[in-house]
Amino acid sequence: MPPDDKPMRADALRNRNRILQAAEQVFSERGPAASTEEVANRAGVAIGTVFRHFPTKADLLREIMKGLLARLVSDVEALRRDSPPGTALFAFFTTLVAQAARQKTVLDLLAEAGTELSIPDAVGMLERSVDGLLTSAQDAGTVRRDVHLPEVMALLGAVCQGAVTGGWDERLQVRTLAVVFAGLGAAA
Amino acid sequence: MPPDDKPMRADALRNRNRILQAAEQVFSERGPAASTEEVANRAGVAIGTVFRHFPTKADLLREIMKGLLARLVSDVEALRRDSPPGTALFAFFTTLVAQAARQKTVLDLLAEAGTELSIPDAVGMLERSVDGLLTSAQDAGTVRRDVHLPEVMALLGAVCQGAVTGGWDERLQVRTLAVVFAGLGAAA
DNA sequence: TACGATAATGAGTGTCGACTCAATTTTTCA
DNA sequence: TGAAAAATTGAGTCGACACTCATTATCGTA
Repeated sequence: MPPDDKPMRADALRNRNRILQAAEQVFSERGPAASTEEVANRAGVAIGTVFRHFPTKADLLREIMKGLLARLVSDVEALRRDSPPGTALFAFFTTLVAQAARQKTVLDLLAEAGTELSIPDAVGMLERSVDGLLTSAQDAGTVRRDVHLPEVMALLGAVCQGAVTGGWDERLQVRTLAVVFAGLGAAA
Repeated sequence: MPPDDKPMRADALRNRNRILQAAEQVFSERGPAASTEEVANRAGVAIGTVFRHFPTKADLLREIMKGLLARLVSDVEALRRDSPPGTALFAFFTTLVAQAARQKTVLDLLAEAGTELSIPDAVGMLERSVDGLLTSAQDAGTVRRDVHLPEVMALLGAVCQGAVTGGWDERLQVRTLAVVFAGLGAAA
């Protein structure tokens, strides 16, 4: 991702990818408190190698967040293409919550992203995408006009976070989202 | 709180209360990751004393949670007496979120309480109280009949959590809650 | 292929935080 | 008041984890 001045050596690039992949798994399963050593083991690499590529644990986390955000943005785009505009926003909520319940990482992405790690542009992109979803839904008459982006993002983050830490099962996810959708919706 | 077999020595009781008070402050400000030593300092007590009263950090946390839960339950009772039944639930949501935004402890109470620490009876009490609020609101026609306790608790937890980790300002709290209330409400 | 540059290795360092315990102080009560 | 019981003290243990660095291995190229 960092557009280096000099090209990377082949083994370095290979290890970098292995580390990123391992880290995504480990942090998804164990949360961001998982140790760097566990990441190194899973990647089949010495711990020093991890720190050569990512001088700080926070750097590693940040890189993963960027990847996740990018994927989410492309999810949004896909949804916009394939779903009627009125329902794309709801679909996005639903899939994101389900994903968060599986991948703990998503949680920290939405919750801490803005505060602790700083990936302003990546987060900004996601916000713009969701805003697009929101205004299409409003144009389609599916969502109230007096709802704004900040509370939509807030609800998104809150519900994901709640689903993860509260261990909601699918039934509860659906019911809770139903309330939220009713709150957003223009229909009675 | 623990109905001991033998009465406690005067100094022991005094210190126990100091510790509890200090811990509540410290954990509210710094979150539950704050060190036991900081609690001891704030209480003006050696660290060994903290561990004599609460053999484990989790025990200390649990005791504080119990106190918080008890206070919340009595808040609910007060609200039930002083507010029209249709609005008491909404009022509870509003005050709890505002409190959570100030006291980080509330967060962990609602989020982790069920999972990591185990205070089943205390949590159960709060649930029963909120359930009372919910059914009165439904009887008053303010809340939909097809909304059930689990999603109400889930939303409560999620919104508090979101407000804390996302650092919502009051404006955002109000707007987000407005969406939730609209979702719960029987009125269009 | 040989050599300089780049990367990998993993034992070691420093720090922090939960928890212990032998020595000391404070209460309590006969 | 005085001694036994109960409580406090705080330096110390233990383990976990982020991060370092001298040594060794690998890569790219002339």
